Amino acid sequence: MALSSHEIKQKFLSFFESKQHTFVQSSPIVVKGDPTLMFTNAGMNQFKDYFLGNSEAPYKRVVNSQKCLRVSGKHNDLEEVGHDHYHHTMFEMLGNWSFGDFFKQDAIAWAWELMTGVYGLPKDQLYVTVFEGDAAANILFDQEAHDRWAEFIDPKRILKGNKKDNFWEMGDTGPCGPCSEIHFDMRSAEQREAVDGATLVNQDHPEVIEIWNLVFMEFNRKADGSLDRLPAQHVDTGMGFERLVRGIQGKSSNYDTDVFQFIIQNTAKLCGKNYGDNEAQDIAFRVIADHLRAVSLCIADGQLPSNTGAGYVIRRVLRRAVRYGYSYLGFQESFFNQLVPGLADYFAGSFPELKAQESFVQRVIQEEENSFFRTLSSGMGRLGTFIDQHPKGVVDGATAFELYDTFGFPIDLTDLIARERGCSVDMDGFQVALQAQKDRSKADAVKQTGDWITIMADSDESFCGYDATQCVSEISRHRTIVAKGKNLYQLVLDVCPFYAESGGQVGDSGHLIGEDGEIVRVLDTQKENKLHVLVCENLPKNMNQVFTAQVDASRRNSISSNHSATHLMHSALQEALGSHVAQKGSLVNDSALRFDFSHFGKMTDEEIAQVEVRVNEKIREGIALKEHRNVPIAEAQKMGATALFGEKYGEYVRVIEFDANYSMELCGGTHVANTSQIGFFKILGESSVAAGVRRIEAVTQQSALDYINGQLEELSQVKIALGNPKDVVSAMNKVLEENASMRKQLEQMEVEQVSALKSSLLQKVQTVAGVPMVLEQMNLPSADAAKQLCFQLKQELVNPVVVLAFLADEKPGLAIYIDEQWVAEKGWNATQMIRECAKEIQGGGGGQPFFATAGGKNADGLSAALASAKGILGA
RNA sequence: GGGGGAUUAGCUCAGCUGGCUAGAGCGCUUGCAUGGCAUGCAAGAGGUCGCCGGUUCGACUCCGGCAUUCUCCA
Repeated sequence: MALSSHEIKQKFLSFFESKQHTFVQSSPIVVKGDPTLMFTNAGMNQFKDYFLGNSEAPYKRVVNSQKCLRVSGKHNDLEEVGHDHYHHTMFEMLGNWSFGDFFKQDAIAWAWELMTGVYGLPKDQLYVTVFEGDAAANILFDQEAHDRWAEFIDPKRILKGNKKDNFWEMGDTGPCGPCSEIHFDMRSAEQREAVDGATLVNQDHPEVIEIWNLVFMEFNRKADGSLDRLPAQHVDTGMGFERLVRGIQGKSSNYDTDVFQFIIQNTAKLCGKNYGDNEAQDIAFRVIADHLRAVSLCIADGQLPSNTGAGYVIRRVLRRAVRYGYSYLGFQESFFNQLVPGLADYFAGSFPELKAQESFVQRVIQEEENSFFRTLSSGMGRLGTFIDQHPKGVVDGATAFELYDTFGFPIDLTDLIARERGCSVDMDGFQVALQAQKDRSKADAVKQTGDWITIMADSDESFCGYDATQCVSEISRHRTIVAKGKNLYQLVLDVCPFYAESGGQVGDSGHLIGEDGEIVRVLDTQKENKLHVLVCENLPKNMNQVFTAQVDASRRNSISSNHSATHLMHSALQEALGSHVAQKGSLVNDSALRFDFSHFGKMTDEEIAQVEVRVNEKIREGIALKEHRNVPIAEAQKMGATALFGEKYGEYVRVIEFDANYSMELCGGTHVANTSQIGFFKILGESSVAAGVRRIEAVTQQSALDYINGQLEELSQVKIALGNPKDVVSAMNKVLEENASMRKQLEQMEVEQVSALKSSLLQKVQTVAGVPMVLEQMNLPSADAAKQLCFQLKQELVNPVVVLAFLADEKPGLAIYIDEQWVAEKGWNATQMIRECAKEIQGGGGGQPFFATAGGKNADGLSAALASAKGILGA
């Protein structure tokens, strides 16, 4: 009996724990606070700072399993996923790490021991690669790695690899080094006999696959391209968990392992089709199985589907899965969400955040599916109409692109449906239009980031903003950013009192005041990994002086007040609504606070009032802030502090406590020293942001007072306007009722007025050559009344002709009605006639042959206009 | 962040190049018909055409801005 995937992972972890490695939890799959990366795409992401030397690793040896997502940027496999058997969007990366501890010798020995000893993989089906060296880059052959491997494996199975495959770099600059890969030849004995596996390594052969990459970081690449030896050497290994399981379980597809099979079987149950019956369906099964993992884990880490950024990526992945289910498995309505519970159970041991939010995740997905099915059916309608109008024709690129771009209708569905109905699609034209849109978007996003220019080489770049809003400091480095043709300057201080935007709290603004008196405005403060970066309009002329760094303290105070109120409200919401309430987003600035949380259904007015009352009680209690810094994460959890899903916490955390029995949260933000400083808390509104997520907006301090006063002021205006009645509401209702009834009366009067005019006009009917005519000049209440009159006269008379020259609102106008019969018999045309007549009043007009109107400027010309009409009609 | 679309009756939507007294289906009200019905027939109520401004004799229609929302791209 082969090992299960859970057992395989457990063996990996315990193996390295037995080698004194410490297990570290996976960081969230959704990256926050790094503009260059949306999703975690490798195990090393969360350890980046250790390699860069920005901070020191708490453990020398680490083992982990990291959830990763590759859907955008450099690693974009999305369109291939499902069509083959080994590409994935979401995958787990197993790794063991040395931060300045063991190096090549141990890393290689342990890797071999695990592969062949623990997992029992056959030695004669394994190959390893080592870096061959690169004369041009002046790096030598990795002799040491080669020699270590040679202790275990037949030297014929040690292959040399080039810089592309066997030299790893983090970026253009920074830590780098040679790497060594383990490849597994999974072909049958006959095939192995026929073709030497060594020739298939790194050739994208589906059965000769790389399963483990050991990176030895020993160099630092400098900006000029040269390499320095690092003071401390690191090991970073990464092994794709899904392909490892496939190798050990001896399957020919990742999807045949127990990592994916239960999802595929659950899908099969829902659609009543079997996996393995035909290839098109099987692709759909695989797409769904893969995408379910990606979408569910992202939502569990707090990234909801949306129309922008990372949320949009999730939406696209989700829609791709639903699309395949719709096209190939016959799903006509939401199904994808029903696969969540099974997945949550599978991951319960490794990623419990999914199980903990199972119903939330399921609900979000279901709502998203429903919305996509609506999009599909409306696109279907549009495409259908087009094909009806162009039977057996070509759907041109512009139309196909419009369906895709504006209405979200997938291009492959357009193609499928067009072909079913005997049409074709101009795919080249579609691609041209798509490329044009991409170019447009890219041109807009042009932003250049200059290199950091260091002023103080060995600065701590520490943050003192929890304790002070002002301090003496120096500039440690700076750089220039060009965005939309505008220059902005960023600088980092040696000691920084400015809070950088994070955790929903906006960055501080303020000033730097130089010794020489120069003042530089700080517009904003942003976080880049652990750096606090000040954003300024200009740089000080003298960078090498001592500055007073001064945070805008009153703004900071308002921000802190709103942030503390957010914490109090979070607890109040849990009291009022239940323990399912969890933070899903937060924005705290100086004017207001916004808090998104998971909750199904609209909050009642009573619940909102209850939360508001509770928070204000806590404000009046005057609870002193207890701030706990550098608490080990385990201890913080023991204290009962609330942690957020999808937030990355370090080994040591900060706990913000307002009454140990009321509010305790892990938080890096700034807060008031005592809740009484919040003064007053007022909720402005409650609304929905997504399925299962509600939003509350609220204000505190002066903003709250301003809001209340604004409301009272409006009310007092209303009262004054109503004459200061005792009961404003009933007085208002009375006015509204009166208004409604008067409007009705007015309408009635207008009708009567028109009717009276009609009666008087009926007296003036003259018959010219057998045609009853009304030809009059008069005053009318509105231009619309002329139209009304014409059509009413039509009801009363038999096939009449009506010409009215009128003055309405002091403006001259004409209206001509010619019954259809005379239009046909005599060729009279109201439009032509009125253009002729309108010349007399210096105006123009038009309409249809039987009815036309005109307006003009010259009221004195009305009689002439009427005369002109009479002339034409022969009256 | 950039592009495109949408916003008309309680709901789903028509309304082409400015002028068809703003329409359809469903729903609602009333009456009639049938033993009953997601029944049939008839009559009727219900609309600041998202908001603000502009062009025009005239704007649901064209132009600009704003709001809301959908969608694609980055």
